[in-house]
Amino acid sequence: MLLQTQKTSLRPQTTAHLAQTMSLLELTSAELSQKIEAALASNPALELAEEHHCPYCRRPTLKAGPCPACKTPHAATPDQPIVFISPRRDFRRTNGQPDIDGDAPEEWTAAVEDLPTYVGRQIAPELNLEDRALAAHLLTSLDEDGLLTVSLLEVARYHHVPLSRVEHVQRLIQRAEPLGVGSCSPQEALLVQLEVLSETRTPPRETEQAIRQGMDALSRRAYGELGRLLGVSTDKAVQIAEFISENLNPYPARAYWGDIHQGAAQQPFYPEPDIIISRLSEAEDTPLLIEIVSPYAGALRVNTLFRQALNEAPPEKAQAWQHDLDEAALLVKCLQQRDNTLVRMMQRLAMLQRAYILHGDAYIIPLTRAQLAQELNVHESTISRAVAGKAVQLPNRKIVPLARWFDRSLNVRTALLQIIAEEKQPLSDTQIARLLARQGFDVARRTVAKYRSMEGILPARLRHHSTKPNDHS
DNA sequence: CTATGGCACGGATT
DNA sequence: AATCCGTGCCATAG
Repeated sequence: MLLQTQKTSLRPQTTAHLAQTMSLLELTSAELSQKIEAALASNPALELAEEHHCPYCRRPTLKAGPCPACKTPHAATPDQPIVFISPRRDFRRTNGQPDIDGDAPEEWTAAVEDLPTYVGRQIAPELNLEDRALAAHLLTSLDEDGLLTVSLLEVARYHHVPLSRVEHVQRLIQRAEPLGVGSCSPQEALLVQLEVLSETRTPPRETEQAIRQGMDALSRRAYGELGRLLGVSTDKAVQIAEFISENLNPYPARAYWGDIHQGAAQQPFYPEPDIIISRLSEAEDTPLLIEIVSPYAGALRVNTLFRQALNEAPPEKAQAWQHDLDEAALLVKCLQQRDNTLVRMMQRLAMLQRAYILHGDAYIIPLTRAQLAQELNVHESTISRAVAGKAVQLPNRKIVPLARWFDRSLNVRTALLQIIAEEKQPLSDTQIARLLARQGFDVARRTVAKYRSMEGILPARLRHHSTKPNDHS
């Protein structure tokens, strides 16, 4: 400890270095991008190196040649995710000055994108060059509800590709957020949403049939007719209709700015993922691919010409130039440090939370920032900063705050949701607590009540299960 | 008497 | 140092 204070007092640069590294660490990629652009504009000692693209996936890369993802796909093992830094978006030269005039940091993150860009970015990594053109075509043909205004056949013909190719791209788009976007009709959008929802929950059995055959009745709220169509009671039909209106959205883009999901405990919307996780294959033991978005990473460097010019600097400018040079070198170094920290953190995190990444909330293991810090031999506050405000895109395209990975109660809450979804009759909190304990979740009865209200579930007493004893199939 | 929600305390987290 | 979260205790409603 004492040694450290001595060191820092001896070398003021080190303290500056530390301070800046930490402040960079807590920035999201969007904020970082702003910051770097500002630095580029004001500091002549900084420059951007050549922009490279991976020859296979066309992503911007740090060096010429294939990107890490394309170069080493098969060297990776399930428990060794590939983690790499990607300059990705915002990778553009800023010759003109970026317009930053006293913007508050909050406004940076709120950067609004239009729907096509937003969706396009989510699916880009899975597209080859040819498919990109198709995706671009589809995405620019969306109406304000997020539905297609062109037919797939038209697009296929226009690009001279088989229809199946276009369908494949459309499918990717539909499964991106907002779910169901890029469908040809409200009906199709509902079906896609239902399909994805079924992966985590169990909707009423006849829901799909209702959407496929009963759209007309549904939209006219003719529940009796709907029931007859499906061969179920009117009650049941009403239930299905309720489920659909609560959980699905026929016009994907309308829910875009708000919140698609029900339930009180929803995080704010994170438009820009800082970290993108995808799987290399569909196999269960697929290695994970983790892309850390770090704008201008690898391209930002100290201008060597400037460094040389410093020697011949006019005396009155020398000091200012030296200052710029130091600052530039510092920034570059700190950025490397930041990337390095993020890589190490995500590598470890992905190993620990692999099941969660692949299979959803129920499999998350409770983990504290302190634990992770200890494993990585860094200070807890380092992890805290690295996690703060960051958003991660999971392989299933959901964008979640990184902080959720440290939610101690998420797995218990999903177990609770599961129990309530499957209950035959309303269970009291005490009973639920007992059931949870049997699954290894030792929580107090009072806590069950808290989680229940968090999820917006009514108390047992008021939970009328219209699933009456006998319903016909 | 049972099921729940409110309040407050202590420990963990940030 | 400030804040969040799980829990116990107690009052209230049914």
